[in-house]
Amino acid sequence: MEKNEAICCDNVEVHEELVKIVSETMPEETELYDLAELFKVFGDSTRIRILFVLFEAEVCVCDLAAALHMTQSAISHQLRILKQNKLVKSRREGKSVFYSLADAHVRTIIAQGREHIEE
Amino acid sequence: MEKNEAICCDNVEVHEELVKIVSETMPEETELYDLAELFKVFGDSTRIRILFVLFEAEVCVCDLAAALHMTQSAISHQLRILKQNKLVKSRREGKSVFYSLADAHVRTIIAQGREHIEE
DNA sequence: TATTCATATGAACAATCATTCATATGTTTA
DNA sequence: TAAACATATGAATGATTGTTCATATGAATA
Repeated sequence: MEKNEAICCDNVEVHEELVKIVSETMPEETELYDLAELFKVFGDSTRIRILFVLFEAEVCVCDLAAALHMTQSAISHQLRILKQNKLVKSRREGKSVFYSLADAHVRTIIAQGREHIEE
Repeated sequence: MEKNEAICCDNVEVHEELVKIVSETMPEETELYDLAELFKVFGDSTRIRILFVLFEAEVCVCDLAAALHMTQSAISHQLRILKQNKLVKSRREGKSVFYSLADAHVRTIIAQGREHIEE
């Protein structure tokens, strides 16, 4: 064993207590990963703007693109990510595809985020 | 004007209605950016794990590193990001620096996220 | 005051990601 | 069925980001 092997913070007692608590309360690795994935989806202003539009109405792709002044392709790529993560759902009507919010948690999460940044 | 200039979705009436609603309800550009920035912070499993530890106790950097099996440097970099975004606060005690949650919204946001991924 | 411990930080690198461009798929209509 | 429209998607690219490594700062102690 090396001389400088980590003992870290000296207080072995507190340390082991902590490790025990953490191992008991920390969610599974896959849940942590899924959680981070979910918040990553909220972590882009284009997707946030799409969600704000969908707070107001069910909207087709090209109207989303027009309302946000972005290309159809860019919007479509982001809608795919939102849908994969079950934040929005879609419905085809003729040539158009209409998107809407899939989940009430979306509003809550964004509302809490807004509260936070307003201190 | 080009032949194929976008009229998009044909229904000019609905389109203008939408643009009006969006311009009225969409937050400022800077708020959208700040919101995305905030959620970006939650969008990394290392930072999520740090927050879960801090749900249980006030912890110094090296115990965090030990509990999460990561280097002190990696943890310290992530703590800086968490602190910049006011999700954690810190307190120096001798050589150690103790971190704790800064804000009640953190728990709410993560709780909502967990509810969402559990469908 | 020199050493040791705890933490912070800059640079570098690999990985991830949002947008663009070109094109494909699916639907309606002439 | 051919053309036009709405949407989806693969590849490429520039930008962002998490970790590592080396080192700096700050505090206690011998």
